[in-house]
Amino acid sequence: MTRQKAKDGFGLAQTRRTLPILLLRAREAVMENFRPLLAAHDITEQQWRVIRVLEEVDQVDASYLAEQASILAPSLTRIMRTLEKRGFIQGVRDEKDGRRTLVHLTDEGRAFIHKIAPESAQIYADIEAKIGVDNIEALLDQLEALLVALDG
Amino acid sequence: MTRQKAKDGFGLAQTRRTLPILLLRAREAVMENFRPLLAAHDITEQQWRVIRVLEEVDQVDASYLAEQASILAPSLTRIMRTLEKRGFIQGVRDEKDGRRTLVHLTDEGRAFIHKIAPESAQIYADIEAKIGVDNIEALLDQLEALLVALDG
DNA sequence: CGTGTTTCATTAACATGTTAAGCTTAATTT
DNA sequence: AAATTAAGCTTAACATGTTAATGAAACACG
Repeated sequence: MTRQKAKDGFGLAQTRRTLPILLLRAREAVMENFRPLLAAHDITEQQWRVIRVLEEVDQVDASYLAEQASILAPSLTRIMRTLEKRGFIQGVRDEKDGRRTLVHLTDEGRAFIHKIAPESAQIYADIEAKIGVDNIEALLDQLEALLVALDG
Repeated sequence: MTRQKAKDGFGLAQTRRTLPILLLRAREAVMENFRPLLAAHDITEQQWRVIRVLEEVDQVDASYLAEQASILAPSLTRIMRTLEKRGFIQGVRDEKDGRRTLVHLTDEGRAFIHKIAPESAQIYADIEAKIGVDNIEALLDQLEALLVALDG
């Protein structure tokens, strides 16, 4: 049986129980756990995503990297500049296609990830313990289903 | 039976199937549907959240407003300035507690919401149709459960 | 071959996210 | 009541989100 949806007088759902708000809050609640770790290593959430993606794929062009890290191109341009200054990544012009920039992790960048990974994994494990691994898996499945339903 | 989690060689889950990334992408996929409407009326997603909350609660202090709209205080300060210039909201100093700012919607602000609400509700209905109302309700329940598990 | 079009990346401009510091007013303490 | 601490909000500084415009390289094709 479907639960009655709360609505106001003119068709809008109550703000507090909508997909945009709850997805935002859920993400915020999750990220809160990672912030101390990221701050301690002077790296932002987005920068961390970028180098993690690079660790998984070796060498990729900026567009693919942006897509995988869910970061818009203009933001990635700035983030790459920061990470390059710090010596974690390197971008080189693609010889075969002069429009593209190929990006890869430096040894220093890789070492940085490996240094932080255990703590990050532990934080994720703590979250899994609080929520329940099965619940998280179910949630991830539903989120993926939502993406398919909306993008397809 | 629990599905095997994909992991890399040093403990981190694959970036593409983690709560932070999937919550972000799901939210992005949902909001994409609202962007044309919001852009057509020269209002940002956050500004829209603020005035919607105000429509539901009448007069509130800024802290409560920020909490309900999931917006940090510094951002709300700027957003309120913008919305006040546009004549949609009004902030007045609380007589009983000089630290607080009480905020309320103006008639113009209320008219603005009512003008846009039908289209917004229609977009949400389209999303519900694509995903399935029951699926959305289940997802919202899980998101709320996650919030309880992590905040409590 | 050259022109128009598309693609990839950057820049620009403005809004918001995020943390820390500052300022004003309330509440607490003594 | 004076001093101290806490609460509410604003400002500052920097990073990212977001859209539009720009520049350069590859493509399409007459």
